[in-house]
Amino acid sequence: MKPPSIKDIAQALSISIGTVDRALHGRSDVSPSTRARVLKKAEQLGYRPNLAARSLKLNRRVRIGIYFPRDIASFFDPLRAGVRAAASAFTGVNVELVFRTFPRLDEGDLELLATDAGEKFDGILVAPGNPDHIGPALNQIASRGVAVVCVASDAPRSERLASVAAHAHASGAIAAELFSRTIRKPGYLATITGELTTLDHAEKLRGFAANLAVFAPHLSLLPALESKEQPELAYRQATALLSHTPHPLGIYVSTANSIPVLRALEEKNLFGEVQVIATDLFLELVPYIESGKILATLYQRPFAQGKTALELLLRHLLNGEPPDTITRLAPHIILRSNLDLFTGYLAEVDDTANTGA
Amino acid sequence: MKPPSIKDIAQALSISIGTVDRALHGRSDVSPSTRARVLKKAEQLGYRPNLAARSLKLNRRVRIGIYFPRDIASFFDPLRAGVRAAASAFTGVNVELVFRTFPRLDEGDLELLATDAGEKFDGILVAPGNPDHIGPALNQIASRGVAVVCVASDAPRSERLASVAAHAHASGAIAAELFSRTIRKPGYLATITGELTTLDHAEKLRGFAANLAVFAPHLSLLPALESKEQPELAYRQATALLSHTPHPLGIYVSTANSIPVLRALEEKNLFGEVQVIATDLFLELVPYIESGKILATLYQRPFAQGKTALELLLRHLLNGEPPDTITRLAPHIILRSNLDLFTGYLAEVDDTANTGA
DNA sequence: TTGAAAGCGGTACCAA
DNA sequence: TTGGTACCGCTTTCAA
Repeated sequence: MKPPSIKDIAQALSISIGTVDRALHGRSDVSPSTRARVLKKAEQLGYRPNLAARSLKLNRRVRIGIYFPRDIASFFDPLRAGVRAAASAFTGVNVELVFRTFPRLDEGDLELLATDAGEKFDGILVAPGNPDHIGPALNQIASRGVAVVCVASDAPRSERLASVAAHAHASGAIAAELFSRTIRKPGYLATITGELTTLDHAEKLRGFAANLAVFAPHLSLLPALESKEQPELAYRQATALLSHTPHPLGIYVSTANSIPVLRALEEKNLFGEVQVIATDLFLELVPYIESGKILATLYQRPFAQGKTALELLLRHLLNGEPPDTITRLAPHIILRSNLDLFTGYLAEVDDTANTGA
Repeated sequence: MKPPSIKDIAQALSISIGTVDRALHGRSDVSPSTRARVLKKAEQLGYRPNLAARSLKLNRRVRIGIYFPRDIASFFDPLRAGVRAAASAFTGVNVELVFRTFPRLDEGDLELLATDAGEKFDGILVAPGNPDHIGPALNQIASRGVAVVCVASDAPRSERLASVAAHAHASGAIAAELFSRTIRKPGYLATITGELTTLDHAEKLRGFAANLAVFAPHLSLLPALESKEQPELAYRQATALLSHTPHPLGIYVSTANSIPVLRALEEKNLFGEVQVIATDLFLELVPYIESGKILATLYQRPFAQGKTALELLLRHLLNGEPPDTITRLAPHIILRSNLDLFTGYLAEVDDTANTGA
């Protein structure tokens, strides 16, 4: 049967559809009695508003600014693709996406945000580096009435509306558990991260250290190396690290910057001797997983992050839904045996269905 | 700016919107020349049809029958929830869901489908057991013009439009890889499944055996035990299995029917001696993972399966999009360290954002 | 406080 | 082959 419309309600009560609309939305200037009658009848008929009609009439348009870094394109490109996918899935809404790019996390971001102060965005997505640096800027933007959503990492004490990221603590914990089950002899492990001022990076390390202490007391942990996402620096650090005797039994690379580390291992001929857990997935990493040279990579599902973040922002902006403040996606553990399920999407875009939801 | 509408195209060419509509849709009775002019102008203006207006006008309604078993509710209930979620996300479409329940996989399904032969569904979702049994029934339904989508398992040589399931072969392969990295001493492994006539179950076993042979030549494999999803049978089989000396070094339970097996292990006091990999996640399983008594469970993401399946079916029915014939979701590997990310959803519903997409 | 009516963009029907 | 127009359900403005 045809679902009931406001017309049906109006007819049943012999009033006009205008009055029904006002009553349903609790607008001013409706007598309490008719209001009650309308609400009751709507309930009784099982009235559900027709969203197509509503959005056709309202014809909302929304402008969103997206601030992501250029570096680590293997992560941020699929993140952008996820944002686009979410935008096009929103039927009946005119979503304008303005992509802005700064050089790298915690570098050039403030300047770019300042440049764009004149833009009138309804909301922005931003990948924050150091929360202490970017927090005040986000607060200022938020105070202008712009909805701010953090993606990929977080700036917890800022006025951001919400944040979407992979569960960093769990990523670290998983790495620790995998090492603890794989490495039997006593020794030490190393970690290479981006910058510990980035919340996501610090959180991974905390998860790693905490779980290592509990599950693998035979493995000790070196202080984390900060590669600042720079390949050359990571390479030098890894080379220095591997020159020690005895060498570490495992290395956890907690950002996508793993290739230089693997190159260092190759040169020192230490594959097999040193277990590696990497982060994220991109073409150059595939052969290392296929050949068993690395134990696993922890996939942060950038596409899903971008899609989730924009969906949440649009639902807030358009429907007034209060968003979950903190959304943390479960990272996928990619091993040799399930690698194939994820490689198809390196060229493509959508990990929501086939690898994700 | 306001996006261009058919009116803008009509105005620019000094023709009527009716003609524009016909030209855009390649309907009959439009002169090739005007057709070309319209298409060119649409392209030039960047015309995108307003979906809200379209669905308001068309006001489509769609009836979907959903045939799932009652047994293994921990799996099929979230599957149903995912279906409902997908339905309510489709704005501007009146989707009627008719849930039908048969006793268990490959039991009572044919009778139920026959009973419903009079129902006029636009499409159905069905969890197939034995493809040889259900295939002809699905073919018959499909021949009546009903779109048939298989969920959770598949009936590959039937006339189903598409199939959505967890990647069974990868599940088995992952289990094999985890065992191969965890169990060092030589011995044998056992597997308990539902029925090998169910494609999903057989496929898991194939993935398991194939990868075990390659990565763990020190581990041999017993013939699979078929518990037919019956707890008592699984318990008896596990008890018998564990009475042998030497006992198996690991057991892969490839369906949700793992609790009886764990009970048998408990009684034989073999936790720690025998590694276990389970399938799916439900409340009773949580303490076993928390305490480290089982190595991992392979989560088939039922919610995401249901959501994906209905989305795909509706897109086909409403937009005529040719669906991916085969969709295989990547199973989540749940360990002690990432268990928390999934338990929140045992009570709730949506694993798309926080655990999935 | 309420009623009446215009109009959002697209589709489909009838008339020309 | 084309033009003109009613209508889908809702929101909003203007009048009463």
